[in-house]
Formats: sequence, C-alpha cells, structure tokens
Amino acid sequence: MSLEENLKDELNPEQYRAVTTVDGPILIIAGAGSGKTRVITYRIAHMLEKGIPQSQILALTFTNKAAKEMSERIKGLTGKKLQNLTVSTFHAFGVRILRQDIEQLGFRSNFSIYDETDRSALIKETGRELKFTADALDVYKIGCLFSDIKTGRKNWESANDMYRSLYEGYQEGLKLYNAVDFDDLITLPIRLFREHPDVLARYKERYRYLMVDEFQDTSHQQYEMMRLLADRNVAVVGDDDQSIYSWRGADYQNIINFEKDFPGVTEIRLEQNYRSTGTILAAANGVIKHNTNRKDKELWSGNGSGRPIEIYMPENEAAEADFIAESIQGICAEEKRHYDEFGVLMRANTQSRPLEEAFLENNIPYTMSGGTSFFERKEIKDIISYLRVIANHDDDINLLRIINTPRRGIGRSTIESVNKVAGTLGVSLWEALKAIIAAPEDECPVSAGTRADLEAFTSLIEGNKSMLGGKGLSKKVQALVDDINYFDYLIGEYPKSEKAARFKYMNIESLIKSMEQWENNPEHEDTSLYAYLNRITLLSRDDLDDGEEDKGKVNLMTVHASKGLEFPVIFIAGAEEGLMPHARAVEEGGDTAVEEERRLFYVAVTRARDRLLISSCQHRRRMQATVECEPSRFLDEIPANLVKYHEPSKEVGSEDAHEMLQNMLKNLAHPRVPKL
DNA sequence: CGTCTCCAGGTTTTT
DNA sequence: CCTGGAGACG
Repeated sequence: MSLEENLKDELNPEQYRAVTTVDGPILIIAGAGSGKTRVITYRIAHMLEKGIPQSQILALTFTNKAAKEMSERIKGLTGKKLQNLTVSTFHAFGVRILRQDIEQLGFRSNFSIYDETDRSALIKETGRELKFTADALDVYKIGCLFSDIKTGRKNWESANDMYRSLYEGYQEGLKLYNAVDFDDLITLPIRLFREHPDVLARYKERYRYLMVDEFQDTSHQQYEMMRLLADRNVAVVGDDDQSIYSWRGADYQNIINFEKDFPGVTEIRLEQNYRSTGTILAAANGVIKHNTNRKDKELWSGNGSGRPIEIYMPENEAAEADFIAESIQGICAEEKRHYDEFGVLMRANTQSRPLEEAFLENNIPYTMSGGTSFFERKEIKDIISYLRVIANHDDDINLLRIINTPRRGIGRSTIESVNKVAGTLGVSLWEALKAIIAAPEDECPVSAGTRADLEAFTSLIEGNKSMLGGKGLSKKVQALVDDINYFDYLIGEYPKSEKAARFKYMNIESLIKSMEQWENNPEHEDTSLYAYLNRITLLSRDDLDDGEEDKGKVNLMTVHASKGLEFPVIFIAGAEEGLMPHARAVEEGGDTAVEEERRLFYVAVTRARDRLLISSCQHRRRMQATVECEPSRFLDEIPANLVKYHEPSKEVGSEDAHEMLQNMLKNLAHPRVPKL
C-alpha cells in the first residue's frame, strides 16, 4: 500500500516512531509546528492500514474544529469512509455516552444540555426561590464556583458556604428539568463508569485504541475519563508550553500523572519545527524560556532566518486597526499573497470591533471565529429554546424563556402562580401548566382569559410533536418560526432599527439553512430533533459554516482560538500590559497566571510561518475612559536583534530601536501631554 | 396585570 | 453596542 511505503519518506525519524508505535502507552511531546496533526492523522491511517477496525479507535480532541479537521485529513489520507471511527471532543463523547446510558443515573435520555446562559438563568431562578438578595447573586461568579465544586477543584470547606444550599437547589433543578450542564458531560459519564462497571466494560470492550490530542489541556476530570476507558494502548499528544486553559481546569501535570499511571510509557519528542522562520522561532524560544516551570526544550528549524519581527506602536486601537488593514493590503500587493494567508490575533473578543470596522472600510473580506457563539445569540437561543421545550417539556429554563416570547399575555404574576403550583406539586412548570389547564373553574388559580393563553401555549408546543420523528426538521422549524410570527416580533423589538431586526432574522434563516444541510447529509443517519439538539449545544459558530465560505478571507480570532492553526503572516494586536498579560488574569492568579499568559503569547508567535507583526497601542479605550498603555513585558523578552521597531509614522533601524523604546517607556511613565 | 421605556452595566480566554 | 432590570403607565 502506498501509504505505508511513503511513511518513511514523509516523516522524520521521531515522527515515524510516533506513527508506528501502536501498542502500549505513548507520550508525544510535540512542540509548536512540529507536525503534530500530521503525526496523529498518519498514525490513525497507519492503524487502519494495519487492519485495526475503525470502531476500535477513539480520538479525543478539545474543539469541534480540531475533530472535524482530523477526520477530514484521515479521510483524505485513506480515501475511506469513516463511519465507525470515533473522532470527537471530550464533551461530545460524553453526550454520546449519556444518550445511551443516562437512564441508569435517573435522567431521561431526552435531557437538555444547559450552556452558560441557561446555567445563569437556573442559578438566578433558584436564588430567587431561596430568597437570596440581589447583590449576593452574582450569577457569573456563582456559576464558576459551582463548576469548581462539581469538578472537584474546590470543596465547601474552602469555599463560601452560604452558596451550599443554592448549589443543592441548582442540582435539584437540573434533575427536575431533566437537564445537565457542561461539567456534567464529563462528570456524569465518570460516575456512570464507576457505579456501573458493566457499562464501562462495554466501552472498554469497544475502544481498544485511544488517542488524546492537546493533552496539556486536559482537566483532571477529562483525564479520569480517559484513564477509566484506557487499557494500555493510549497515545497522548501535547506540549506543556502551549497549555492555555488552566482557568478551565486544565492541568498539564497530567503529563506527569500519565507517566505514573501507565507504566512503560514510550516518550517521543518532536522538536523540529517545520512551520516558522528561524527568526520567529528564536523569538518564541526567547519568550518561553522566561517560564520556570516547564520541560526544557528548544525548537529548531531548517528554514531560513527570514524577515525581522516588526513592532508598531500606534496611537490607539483605531490607528492600530488602520495599520493592520493597510499592511494587509500592502503585503498582499507586494508579495502576491491572498487574504486567507493572514491571521490577526487578539487577546480578547472585545478587541474585534475596531478591527472589523477597518476591514470593512478597506474592503477586506474577513471571517471571525469564536466571539459570542452563534448559538448564544438571543434570537437563536429563542428558537432553540422552542425546540428544547418540544423535545423535553420539563425544561423549565427554556420554557420560561419562550413562554412569553413573542408576547402572548403571560406575564410575571401568571408565571408566579404557575410556579407556585409547580412548587406545591413538586413538578416542572410544564406539568403545572397542564394541571392548571385541567383544573375545574373554581380551583383554577388564574383567570379564564389567562388560562386560555396558557392553553394556547401548551397546544403550540404539543402541536409541534411531529418534529420528534425525524424527516424534514428544517421545514417544520421554519413553519414554527412563521407560526409564532417571530419576524414581526423582531421588528417590534427593534423599532429604531429595522436593519437590526433583519440581521437577526437572517441569523435565524442561516440556522435553518444549516439545519437543512445537516439533515440532508447522508452521513447523518439520525436526523431527529433529539440528535440535532444534542449536537448543536456543543457547537460554536465556526462549526456551522462549511469552510468554503472562509476561502479568501482574513482570519480574525482570539489567540485561544488560533491554537493548532498557522498562517504565513500573523498580526498580534494589543500587545500591551493589561491585555497581554491580561490584568484580570494577573490579579487573580499572580505569577502562575503570568506564565500562562506568556504561553499564550508564545502560542500567538508560533502561529506565524513567514512574517510576524506586533502592535502595541499607546492609548486604548477601556470602558468609558481612554487609558495610557505600556508595551507588553513579553515584547522585551524577544531578543532585540530580531526586531524592527516602528514609530507610528517613520521607520527606525534596529540599532536605535532599543533606545527609542526606552524613551517611549519613560514618556509613558511620565506623560507630559494631558489626556484628551 | 402586562407592556413599554429608560437606564445602567459590562465577560479574558471555551466546551 | 447590547442586554437585562427597574419602574412607570395604560
């Protein structure tokens, strides 16, 4: 077979060993740009060639994007249909397990999955019932606390005990509404495996070969899930220098645990970088070596040294955006590059606005990945909430969202009385609604008119039952959207801007369009509403469109979202103290946080193949005020001989750069010019 | 009792 | 800018 013959030619010796070591535990430390994805995909292809059945292989990733890319590349490599190969995110895999076996934990298999918005709503709801005061109810913080508790990062001894009852109420709510949150997608399968060894045995029986990508970003829970499933044929691939998710529970100490838990690990290091110029690599190495707690390694490259790294110091974020847009135009013309060869990276989503404006102004097509997830947009959530309630009537949180959206005369006090009934009967709101509707006139807690409104609502939901039975989902959803007059509702909601309303309606149309594509894809056998809902809660916007649309466009994204990607030209926007490293992170996490921020910067730098341009604004709008900014400390960590500094207008040679920077710093420390 | 209007506040990163 | 909440109004 040609693939086998080619392996030795296509791979360096370490890569070859990583690909062909199929039995036993193996730890692959893969530096940035060392051909990690290549190794993983070749490894799976090689296993398939060797006759290992698809169904025995389980590859776990962190993002849907990575999962999708991986299976596509394997498909391309083998030319096979991969119907039985499991390439999935940890969370999606959790959903799969729960869909099968959650009944053993007392949930029903049509459970809803609550995202952050739903979680906040449930916390708020529970808090109100338990009479928490408004200022004790910081739902964002409490949500984080609950997540820490649930995943074992905190316990009640060390945490604020006053939220304990709230947590219990929250958990009861989930159970009553037949819903699970994101953390449950990992912790419930673990519980299932522990409490029901027969279930675990079934999965172990099936999956004989495990592979985990981005291993440095596994949380303890995810590691535990992997450990339970794995026998000995488990390959993990990671790079401690690219661990950037500790705030989400990732702990690259798992690399050390792995060596302990799986005796006889083969360790392979991939340190040859195929991606970047020598200059870019030297810069990356220079930065990352300031971290104390890391496996010592140095990437090297056979590529030429390339152009110096350019650092610009624009006046403010608008100037920065103009500079980036104009540079893109310039480089496109000069070097005959296409727009899709550019990546513009930022620390926070809030930085995107001026950049997007500049791109629009300069007629530069762009795509932005990440950002508020498509499925978190209000209008999308509304429609999805309908679908959720149709699939799972007991989902109170989603029911509350839509019961009066669009307005149908069911206001606060009506909901309060329904809630009361639900409380006394110990049932979900839906059951309470049914009880109220069925109650005899004199025992009914609401007026006859209100009761009619409630009944109209329940029959609307029940009237869409046919959605459950596969076939033609998108058409039915379109009919529902028409039926509830959602467009008119939007027009009414945004009286000042019909454009906004139309934009939102467009989003709904693209939702329905994507639904149609999904159900017409022959690879998707189960096109029921359940299947659809289980899938989409875990998706973000970039998973929606099919890649074709992104051709020829500049890629705007957060550094986090850029992990695993590469672009010939990279811009890093906002390399300032307070943003990189982010002030909030430093505040909360101290030195460890700075190290993580440094890794983040390292990830950003190593995305670049040929050219790297970094900008650091002198001023930036934060909230209402304009504040002075200092250049990021990470810029000083790049060896000075690799860098060419630019002032807003005139260029300077690298000899003068250091002195100039010092002067700038001095000026920033003692500004002579009053703020505008 | 429901709806409308105005006002304040604001998320670093994602499944 | 946009969302969500509080309070006034019909």
